[in-house]
Amino acid sequence: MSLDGQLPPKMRLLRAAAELLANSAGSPVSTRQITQRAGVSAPTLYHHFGDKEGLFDAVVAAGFEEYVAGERDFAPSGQPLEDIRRMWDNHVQFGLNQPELYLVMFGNIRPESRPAIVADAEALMEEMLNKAAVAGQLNVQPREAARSILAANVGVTLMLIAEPASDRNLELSTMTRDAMIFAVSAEPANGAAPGDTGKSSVVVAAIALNAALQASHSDQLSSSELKLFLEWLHRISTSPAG
Amino acid sequence: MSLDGQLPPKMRLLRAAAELLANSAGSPVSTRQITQRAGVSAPTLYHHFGDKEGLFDAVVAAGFEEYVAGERDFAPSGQPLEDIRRMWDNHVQFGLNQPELYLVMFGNIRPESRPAIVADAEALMEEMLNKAAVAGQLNVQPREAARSILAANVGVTLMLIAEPASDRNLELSTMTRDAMIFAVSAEPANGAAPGDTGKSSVVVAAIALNAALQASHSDQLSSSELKLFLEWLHRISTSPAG
DNA sequence: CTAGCACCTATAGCATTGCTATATGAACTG
DNA sequence: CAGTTCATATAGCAATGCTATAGGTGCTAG
Repeated sequence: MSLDGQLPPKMRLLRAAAELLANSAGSPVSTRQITQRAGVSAPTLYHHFGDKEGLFDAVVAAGFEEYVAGERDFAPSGQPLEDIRRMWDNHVQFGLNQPELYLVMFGNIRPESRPAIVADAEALMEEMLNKAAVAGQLNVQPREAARSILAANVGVTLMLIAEPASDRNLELSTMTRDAMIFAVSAEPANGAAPGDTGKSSVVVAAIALNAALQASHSDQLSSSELKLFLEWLHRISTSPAG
Repeated sequence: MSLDGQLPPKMRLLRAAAELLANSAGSPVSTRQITQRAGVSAPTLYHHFGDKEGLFDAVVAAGFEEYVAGERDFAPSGQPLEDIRRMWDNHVQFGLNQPELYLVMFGNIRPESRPAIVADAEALMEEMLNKAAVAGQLNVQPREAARSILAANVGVTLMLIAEPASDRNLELSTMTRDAMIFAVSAEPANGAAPGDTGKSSVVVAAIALNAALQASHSDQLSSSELKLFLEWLHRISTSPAG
């Protein structure tokens, strides 16, 4: 029953908490369960993690690292938008594999407590979208695109977790995924401008240049010049007229 | 302090719970707080609601009715897709106005406990999308479209709730909203077929006919004929080739 | 008008929860 | 060896969700 391996108590607490959380179908996990399973008594928990929430934060952090590792496993593949697709699928799969952990990470978001993880996830996706922007494949700012895609990604994953595993239809995911990616992408000469979603090539070029500048740390311009230049670029690339 | 109006204890409990929940910044609300505020003692709560969760379910149900009422306030306006846009915005606004309630409704979804509300919300949106489908404005089945849009809607709302109220940028919402609506809509002669998202007019017509049939209860065909006919229609309107 | 009977509510208390005050052991440092 | 720091354990506190039991309150039947 008790995780008796030679691991230090801190690790045993982490693993015990993670395992109990994974198997508790929504019902709360008590510190007594955790400490008993870890073969440790209560104060040890509070010595190492300060708090029950501190322990769960640590579990979440570990889970998030696993998630990030999964996201990074894919080679760039040359096609940034295809990588975004894989990121999306990996995100959904992570949520379905560890629903309880995922719900702690993304389901109980409160303004004051936990947006750190969300910010990290956004940064991860923005990083990938930057490559797409550099390649001139993006219709909007990478940050906005990342926020939008991630929001939809989380929403879809929560919906899939909510419904019983038997009739989970992943088409919901792929459909929403492609819709979002298409919406932020400068359509690849595949069709005409789709109404209000399309932007002129000027905007696309501006966004690409902006992303490329942020990535390359070019020092052709002084910092003050660069600042103003970026402001202009931003004004261009967010112009509603297109 | 205590809600002393002449309302019956059941209502006072509901209101007390709702108010305390609304003002509790994420921290759990105890039954003692609720009963004290309602001017009632513990067993009364359990007599009427059986459970703490039962009480919260009732609060959620009331909140959901309010939400539905808000969604129905808008006249059909003749433009179904425009109504969907308003539904989306109303959904987001509801979440931002009552974040705690919203988080209980959509944030803590567990497979076994609460998809009833999700199903209701989906039905509400599907109902509206049906009109769009009848008008030949839809690219996919209304149900699939509703699920996809609602998922993104929930995701966006959760994201907006998560970030501090100061720098909430509603552009995230409008951008994602338009992306989703555009993705499911048969583009209105505004541009050519946008790659893999576009479907042929056959598919659009099939979807429209399907929705119209479901709505009109036509009895030109026998029930068994209708069943087969609908199956064919469904096969046509979900054909990947387009 | 009273007897009975559902219905609703209150007093008091149980088991469990997160957490801690205090003490004990081990390990390193001078 | 003395002293300091880190890590763990014993025991217990206040608060939690919930309940066994009992006491009103209003109704209809006689």
